[in-house]
Amino acid sequence: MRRRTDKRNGGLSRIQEKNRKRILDAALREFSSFGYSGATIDRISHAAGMSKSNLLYYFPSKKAVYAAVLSSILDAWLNPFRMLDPDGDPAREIEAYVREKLNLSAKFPEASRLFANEILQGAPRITNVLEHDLKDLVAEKCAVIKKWIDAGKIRPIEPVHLIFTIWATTQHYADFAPQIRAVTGKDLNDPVFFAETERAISGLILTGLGLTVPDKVPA
Amino acid sequence: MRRRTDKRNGGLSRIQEKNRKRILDAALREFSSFGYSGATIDRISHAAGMSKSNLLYYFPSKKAVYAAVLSSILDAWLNPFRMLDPDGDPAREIEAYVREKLNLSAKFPEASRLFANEILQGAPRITNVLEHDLKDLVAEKCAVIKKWIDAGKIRPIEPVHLIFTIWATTQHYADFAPQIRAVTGKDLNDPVFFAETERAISGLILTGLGLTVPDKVPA
DNA sequence: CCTCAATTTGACCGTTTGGTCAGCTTTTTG
DNA sequence: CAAAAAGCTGACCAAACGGTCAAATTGAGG
Repeated sequence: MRRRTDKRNGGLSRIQEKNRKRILDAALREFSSFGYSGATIDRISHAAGMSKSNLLYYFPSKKAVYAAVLSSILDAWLNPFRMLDPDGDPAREIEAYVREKLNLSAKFPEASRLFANEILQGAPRITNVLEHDLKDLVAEKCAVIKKWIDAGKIRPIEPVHLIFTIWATTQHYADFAPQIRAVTGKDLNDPVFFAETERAISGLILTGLGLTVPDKVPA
Repeated sequence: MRRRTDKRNGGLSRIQEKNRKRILDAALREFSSFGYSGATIDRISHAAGMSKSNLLYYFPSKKAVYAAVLSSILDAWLNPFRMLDPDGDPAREIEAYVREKLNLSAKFPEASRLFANEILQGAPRITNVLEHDLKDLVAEKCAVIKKWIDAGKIRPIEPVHLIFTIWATTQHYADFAPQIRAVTGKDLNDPVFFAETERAISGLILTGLGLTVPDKVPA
């Protein structure tokens, strides 16, 4: 027989695993909609289909729930950036990165908004991550971009600003979706609008770097 | 003698004028730091140098304070966009707009964060403004950009995405300042970093539009 | 100085919210 | 099946917060 606290599954029983996941799902929606202060563990618990007391059986406090949600999305958020390949073709690499980042904005807008909210409030809970993991990662990728510049493959630009520009533009379509909807009547869920957006951003950035947009399917 | 409630000054006495301003200043800092839900009228009143009761003598509710702050910054926020001149040189117009927008991010980051916060929460209080005033304004400026494209002055791009890109990149440096500080150790208050940022963004966008960066002082 | 309106405050109230606890129910296990 | 552990809940508590009110203080005009 499998024990409840079997070390497989990270020491969690099936019930624990299921309920923690439901809580984190509901908490992500709640925190991203109302911010940390505006969110209530009562609403989160009911959205997760349980009582407030039961939620506090799984997490010791509201802060703990928030921290768990935040850390659960941080990795996914940075992963596509890690995949930027130094040996790849700059145009293809950057285009792929923009598309992947825009894809995240379309599919996980709540995560994007939660992240934005955290930074807007001064990023009190993830300063360590930003100042170490992220800083190192950015430094590494800046070196890649600098290599491309030195090799004459792209126009000169301060690499860190290129990175910020890609982050800013792609995340903007998730974080400012209400404004974009008010102005255009559309959002990234619309496939046509998504394609149009991706073309515009990639086109502007690639052209701005002196590159041409690569064909979809290389010969 | 001047009456206290003289119609000059918008029907406000000197004391009222002074205190309302102090409240709005404090409220902007508070709301931009903690969001609407996280802010407390008690902290706002003390930051403004008065009791909570007295703040509520000037504004009937927390909502009213927030609405007043929001409307006080909306105009200033959109003004530089209005100044985009259809008859000007595209390169100069766009460069000037980017610089002005970046300037706002540097000088009034709290306003930028408050605005971002409002939209993140779904923009419940300014949907009307966005769907009418902003939408019309964007449509007007899109026409300008389209004219430039049709005249062959800039490369083709869906105008609305060019606008979004400029907003996203410039506001990013205010809204995500903690992240940028964590990675670079600098922010827009540093004149060197400001100039570097402006050069990078303008350069990327102008080049992306097939333009060259204009000289500072035209002959 | 006196009067009256404007201004200011501390005490107070009802609600919301994060969190605790004793005990009930379900599941696991010997 | 029986006992123990895990899972779950409603009742409850204390703190924080938005807002009210009566009373005190201040300032302007005669």
